[in-house]
Amino acid sequence: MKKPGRPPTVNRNNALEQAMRHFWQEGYERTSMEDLVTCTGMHKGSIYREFGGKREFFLAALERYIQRQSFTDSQTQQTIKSTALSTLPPLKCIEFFLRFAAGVPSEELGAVHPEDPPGCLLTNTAVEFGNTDKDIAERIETGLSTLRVFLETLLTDAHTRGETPSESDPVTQARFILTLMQGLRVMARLRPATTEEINHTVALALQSLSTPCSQVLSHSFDD
Amino acid sequence: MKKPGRPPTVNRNNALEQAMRHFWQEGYERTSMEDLVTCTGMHKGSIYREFGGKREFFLAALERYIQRQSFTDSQTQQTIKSTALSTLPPLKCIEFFLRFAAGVPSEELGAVHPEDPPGCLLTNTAVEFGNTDKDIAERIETGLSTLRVFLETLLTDAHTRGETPSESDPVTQARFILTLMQGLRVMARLRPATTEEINHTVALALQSLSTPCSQVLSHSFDD
DNA sequence: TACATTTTTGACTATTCGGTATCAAATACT
DNA sequence: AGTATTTGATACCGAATAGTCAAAAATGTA
Repeated sequence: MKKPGRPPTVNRNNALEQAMRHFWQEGYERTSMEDLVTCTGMHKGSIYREFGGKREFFLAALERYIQRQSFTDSQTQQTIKSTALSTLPPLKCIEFFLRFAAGVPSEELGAVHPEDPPGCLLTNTAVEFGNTDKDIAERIETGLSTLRVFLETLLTDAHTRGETPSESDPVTQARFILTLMQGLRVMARLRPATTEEINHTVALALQSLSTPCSQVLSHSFDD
Repeated sequence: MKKPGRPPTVNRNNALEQAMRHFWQEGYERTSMEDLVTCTGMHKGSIYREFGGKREFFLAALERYIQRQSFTDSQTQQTIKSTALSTLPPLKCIEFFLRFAAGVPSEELGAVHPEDPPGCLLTNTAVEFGNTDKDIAERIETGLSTLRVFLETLLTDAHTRGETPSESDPVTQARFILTLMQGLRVMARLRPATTEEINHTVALALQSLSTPCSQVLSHSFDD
């Protein structure tokens, strides 16, 4: 049973996708309603009728981004799960996440969208809005938190497998990797990293996970 | 011999400082000329006469930020040098840089400005502008590059002192630390980190510098 | 005092912004 | 055919935007 009324001329899924990419590329403030009308093909009235306003449209685009990057499953609302991902060694998964953050499209993560803007919409939005908009900040934090928790499960898995030292803490490691990913996203937005740079950075990051923390620099906490 | 003409009512150094802080807090697009007039105390005409326009004012504020954070010396145009800094062990300096990026004011770095906005203007600008504005992107890159080079000298120093493994590469390590600092700045802008989080992250970062890279994960480069 | 110089002051402009209202066109249902 | 419903299309709004201009006021100098 189809719904009545004049049929939309443009596919709304695609329209939201284009809007998301525009926000991703240009940021919120640099994206005007006119830009959104152009890149989506929707008309102004339709956007306001179906979403409410620019801010709400942005929130919808943010949601789309998070779903699209599979930080949460659109159906089950569960943490990221990929069949290919679960078969890989956990530290190899971490490596793919890092490479992905640095700008390398990853089949393993199911993130193969050619011509995607550099960087990350979550990172960009975190920087652009900070804590000024409650709803937006909250969604960013939960999105990053979901990723962090997933990194935790990977690192816990690696820990039980003995691939990381017994004294290492997966929670700390996960936050460390998440922070590093944010940095990679910032650098990627400024200039695409070379494969050599990426290889070196990834190697150093993985090394920090799989070497014992031991004696080093206990004087770091003497203040 | 004073210069003729009506004397300015507000100190221009302080005005530029306030403008910088406003750009730092709110970003470029979210800062209107009216905001700048309010926070600087200067009048619109004066800003346009003395700087040229909003963009040029921003560039001046960016320059001020870089000078203020001592990434380059305002007189000699040389790399960062602080007497207190050169007396510290290099890895301890790295630690202060990391803590500073995470939001901890540091006397050692001469960066004790209370009530500074969270995060980093370079990071924010890199994210907001990306590569859209040539001049701005260039200044951001040179600013970050100066910091990176300084981190390199610290890590080279640590290397010759034997505080890092013989097989480690200071250039790679410096870029790694710089990237991590960007990530810390993003996270700091979203939410201030707890001292525990900072301690853990810093410890993990320093550990990655001072442990041998050895056997680990040679399969990272098999593709 | 008269003049040059510099900043203040406030009015002004053209454009763009997000948002609204209205009506026509296209479809489904009865 | 007629009606309800949904979207397309377009004109429009007040507010905010970056930027301009022309004086007036305040200083040093001759």
